[in-house]
Amino acid sequence: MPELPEVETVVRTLAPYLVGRRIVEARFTSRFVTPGNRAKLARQVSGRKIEAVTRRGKFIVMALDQGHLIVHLGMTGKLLSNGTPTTHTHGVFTLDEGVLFYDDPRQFGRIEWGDARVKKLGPEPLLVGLAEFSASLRKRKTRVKALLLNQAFIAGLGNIYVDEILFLSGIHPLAQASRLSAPRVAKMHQAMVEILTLAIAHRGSSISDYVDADGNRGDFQMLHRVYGREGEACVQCGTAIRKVVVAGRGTHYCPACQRRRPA
DNA sequence: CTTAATGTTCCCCA
DNA sequence: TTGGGGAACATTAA
Repeated sequence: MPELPEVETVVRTLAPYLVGRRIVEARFTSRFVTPGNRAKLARQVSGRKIEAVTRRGKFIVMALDQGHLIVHLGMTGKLLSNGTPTTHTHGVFTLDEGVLFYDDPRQFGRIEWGDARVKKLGPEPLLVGLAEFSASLRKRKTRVKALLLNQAFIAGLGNIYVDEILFLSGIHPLAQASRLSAPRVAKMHQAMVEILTLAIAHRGSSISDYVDADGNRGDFQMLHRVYGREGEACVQCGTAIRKVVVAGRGTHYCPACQRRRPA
């Protein structure tokens, strides 16, 4: 469900409901989503006022009057400002006005106290400059697909957007990061900004689970050029889109438009 | 019945 | 320390 554009959309739709609210009571019921002492976590957030809701990478950061609560949506997590609890509701926040549910069928998401996790993240893709981006990229010998998925290298990209960024910049997912020419790195940096900005404007991609805090789907999946299009014709050249496994993830690319060696 | 899914972490090995 | 591969986590849908 959640890469940078989806998490950004959740934060934007969530903030109006949460900022200025006080958490009256919290209940957590999953030993996966809230590992450790769930009752203690509930006590820590109870009575706290929510002062800001922001995004860092794929994390939703709630700044409280005392401390921080961070939420990662994993693969199928949802934060919903309305509705009713289901079998997949693993967190319920009762607010002084309204309620907030955390739903997550696969329970890969996490709700944690403190901001330790976000301090280990790499730079934001929409803020990092080309100079810094290319300098750090030049030091890494791994495949570019794996590197862009590495949250400590750059924070917020996931499987969909990495594939789309590499297609738009004409770079093969198996290309070695340090061996990319300066013009190709510049193109990748530009594609990263373009794709993410456009995807946020379209309120993210809804493939199966993703909805924002109001329960609405995004529509950027309509604009995917390679992700989920295995065997279909490339929009640029007509060649069949290929799918391979890289870094353990399904990886979609056009074998004609994305060559390991520049044309 | 098998496979794959928007994610991350851990373990083994080179 | 870096990097590749695979498994694990839990659930659903095709």
